[in-house]
Amino acid sequence: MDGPAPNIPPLLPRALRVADTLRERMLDGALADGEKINEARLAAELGVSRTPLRTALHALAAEGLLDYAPNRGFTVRDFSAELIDEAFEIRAALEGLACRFAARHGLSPDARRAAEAALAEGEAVVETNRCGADELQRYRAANVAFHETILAAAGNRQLADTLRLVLNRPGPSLRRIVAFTPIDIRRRVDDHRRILEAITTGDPWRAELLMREHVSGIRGGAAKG
Amino acid sequence: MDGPAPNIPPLLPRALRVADTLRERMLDGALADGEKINEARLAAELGVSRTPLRTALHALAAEGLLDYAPNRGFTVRDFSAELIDEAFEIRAALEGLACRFAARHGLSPDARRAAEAALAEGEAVVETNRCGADELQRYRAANVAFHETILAAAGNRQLADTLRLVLNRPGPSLRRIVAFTPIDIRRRVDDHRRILEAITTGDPWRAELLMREHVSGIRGGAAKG
DNA sequence: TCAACGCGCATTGTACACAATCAGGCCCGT
DNA sequence: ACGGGCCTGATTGTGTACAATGCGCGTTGA
Repeated sequence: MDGPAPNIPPLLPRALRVADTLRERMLDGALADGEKINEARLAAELGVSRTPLRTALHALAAEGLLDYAPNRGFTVRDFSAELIDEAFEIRAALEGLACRFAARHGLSPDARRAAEAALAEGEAVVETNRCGADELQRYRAANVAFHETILAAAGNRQLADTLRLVLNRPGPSLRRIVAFTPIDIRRRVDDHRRILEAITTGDPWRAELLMREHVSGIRGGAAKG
Repeated sequence: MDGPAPNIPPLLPRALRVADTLRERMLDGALADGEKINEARLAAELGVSRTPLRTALHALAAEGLLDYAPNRGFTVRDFSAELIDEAFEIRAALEGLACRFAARHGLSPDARRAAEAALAEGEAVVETNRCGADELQRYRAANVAFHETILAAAGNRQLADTLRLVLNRPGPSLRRIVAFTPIDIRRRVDDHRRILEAITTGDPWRAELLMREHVSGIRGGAAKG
């Protein structure tokens, strides 16, 4: 019953909502890797016709989340463990670049305030020396805020778009936290502080290097040598 | 079974052909920056209905070539000079990464042969010491072959996809040659040689660094003083 | 038995018609 | 005269019907 009584005036096109829904499902793993997509069935399940669904599917394929074979339909792309490692390296390279740009341009007062706030929140979590669901949730929010702030400060929309595509992949998604112990979180927050320092002191290459190490370390530190 | 029969027997879906056509037009500059797209008119011009056209448009928007505003249609994205510089830095970072992967995995015999062939062709062009349309054309082909070979050798489809998105942008497209003098070409080919050497000797980080410098130099060296 | 051909069903691709939404101009009230 | 609301033409979004393609299975002939 979403039609007759719309409480949201601008009512986004169905195609966009469908695309978001499908992205969610892929991140949650509700769509199995390699699964073939039946347009008619999925459309019925989502309560829309095939038209907006196909629009969303083609868009997701262009983003790299689905595989598309002409006249043969879409399949959910496979993101196995080693692919995820590689995705983290891509993310590391791009975020490092963003960091360098941010350091080059310098942070606006607002951006600086936002970054410091995110950092402070992270350090507050570290202070608790605990690592329950609540702390993870807080750290996650702070982490997202920190990275988003730097990305925005880079002032490069192409880079932002490219990075967002990578972040939307199941593997390196910001929503997944790989940290589990207080020590992990402490180290991450420490990284953040040094990164912010490199940016504010105007050291682009050091900022890039630190960010690359930071992101690589999220996944790669424990997994391989 | 049938001899040299093409492996593309049936007509590709119109949506794909339309997407390719539009990409071409954007690279050729036939679609002005910021131009608003009228679906009905463009569909008529291309001789297809609005359905496959819209599919293509949404895909291109997901690739970052078009801007899309809900209920307000598509506009050709603006790629001005400074944006192109930034795009080259993104390309440099990604190709550097590809180079590192290629060096880490090592080159297959086929890949190595392809890379050497591309390099030799480039050096042959340098030997002519001329820089006419014909030489540029040959160098361009060799350049594309070299970069594609390394990208393939990286063995990372996500990286390949991401990079291809960047390469499809008007600025850093491989089809544009920024080199104009024989000296430029000589230096580029020299870069290629050192890059290939770093890869074959298994020096991933040096390979990455060289490739980054190489790609950055393509734009930075010629355009700016 | 087995391979190749051909038919039929399931699924994808396209066109068109209609509903929803937006932009611009007109009218009206103040 | 000016600002705000409504109406209208134009454009975008969606549903549905139909055409085109691919896949699987049964048949047929050696």
